[in-house]
Amino acid sequence: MSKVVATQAGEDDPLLLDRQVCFPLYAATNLLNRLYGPVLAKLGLTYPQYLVMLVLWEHQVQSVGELGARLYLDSGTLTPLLKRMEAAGFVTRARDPADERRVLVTLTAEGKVLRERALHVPETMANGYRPDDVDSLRESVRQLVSTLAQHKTRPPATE
Amino acid sequence: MSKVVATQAGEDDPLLLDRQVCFPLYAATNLLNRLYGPVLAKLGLTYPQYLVMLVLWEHQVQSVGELGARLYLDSGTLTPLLKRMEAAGFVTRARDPADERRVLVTLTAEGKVLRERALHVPETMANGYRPDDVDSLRESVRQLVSTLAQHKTRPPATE
DNA sequence: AGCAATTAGATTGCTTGCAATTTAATTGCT
DNA sequence: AGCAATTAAATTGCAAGCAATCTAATTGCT
Repeated sequence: MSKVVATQAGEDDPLLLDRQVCFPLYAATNLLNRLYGPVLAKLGLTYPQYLVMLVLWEHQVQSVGELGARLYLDSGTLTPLLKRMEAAGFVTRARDPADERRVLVTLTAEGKVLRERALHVPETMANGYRPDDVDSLRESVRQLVSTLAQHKTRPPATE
Repeated sequence: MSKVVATQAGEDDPLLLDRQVCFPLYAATNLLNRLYGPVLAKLGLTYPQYLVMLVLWEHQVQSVGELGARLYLDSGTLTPLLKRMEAAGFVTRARDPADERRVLVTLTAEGKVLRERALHVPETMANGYRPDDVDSLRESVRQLVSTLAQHKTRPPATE
């Protein structure tokens, strides 16, 4: 009764960690979070908060739903996150008078000014890499996402 | 005093969301988590717990530190996660008699048996894609990680 | 042997992230 | 108009993830 299981030890075993496509993605994302963390902390932001700022710097007023569609996050994630950003003074939250179901998130003056101090972030982050590698990264990610997007059972999100 | 900020609106703006390398990675990882969630929930696992099981199915006894080195996670993440897996009956945790600082995580019989039921997971997940796309994904991720790994200021982890 | 430095995990406190549910506003249909 | 269905956020409950700190065991050095 010693070898009850232990099947599939060969390298065709689908359950080998090194055969997983998703694990490197998972690990890389955790790594990126750790790398961004200290840089963004100086601005008073976390990584997802930084993403929200990127969206708002493009369009200063956005509903929670629009932010979520852009970032693939739902209100369960965004609501508390936005409350923290409001407490930090970067945005305001207010019901849309034209449709009271919606909540409009608006950049504050402080939030707009923060953009100046954030301008160096992409370069700072890229500085760990050679310029060619950044292009290579960009291309790999583009391919990756383009392939992932073809999944037969898409998630809710925008679609 | 109306246009205090609003510089860099062009497409050379480094702060455009669509120019970010890391955002698609972040979004893709969240997506993968949502896709794996329901499949793994039937086994009583979450995605990071599944990763721990993959490692343990390869080596049935591992210290917390070894697991962390393999998965790039620290004890702050692993300790509570492993306690939940212990409560679920998949592993046991015990101090290493040879070095009482270490905690050895060991597969239980139930944890070994679970492997059978997990064998279909990789295929199930890949089923949303055409076989060629999976190869393409694998190659993109390989490139991605290989480039990321060249960052000048590596994180702690194994190294 | 004795003690400082190191190492391995655990703990604390905080922020995501998501499923499921709830609440309130709006639409649509009759 | 009246009411069911839909929609947008908020809320609840739980599991990660990580920095910082703490504790206990081991190493290393004299």
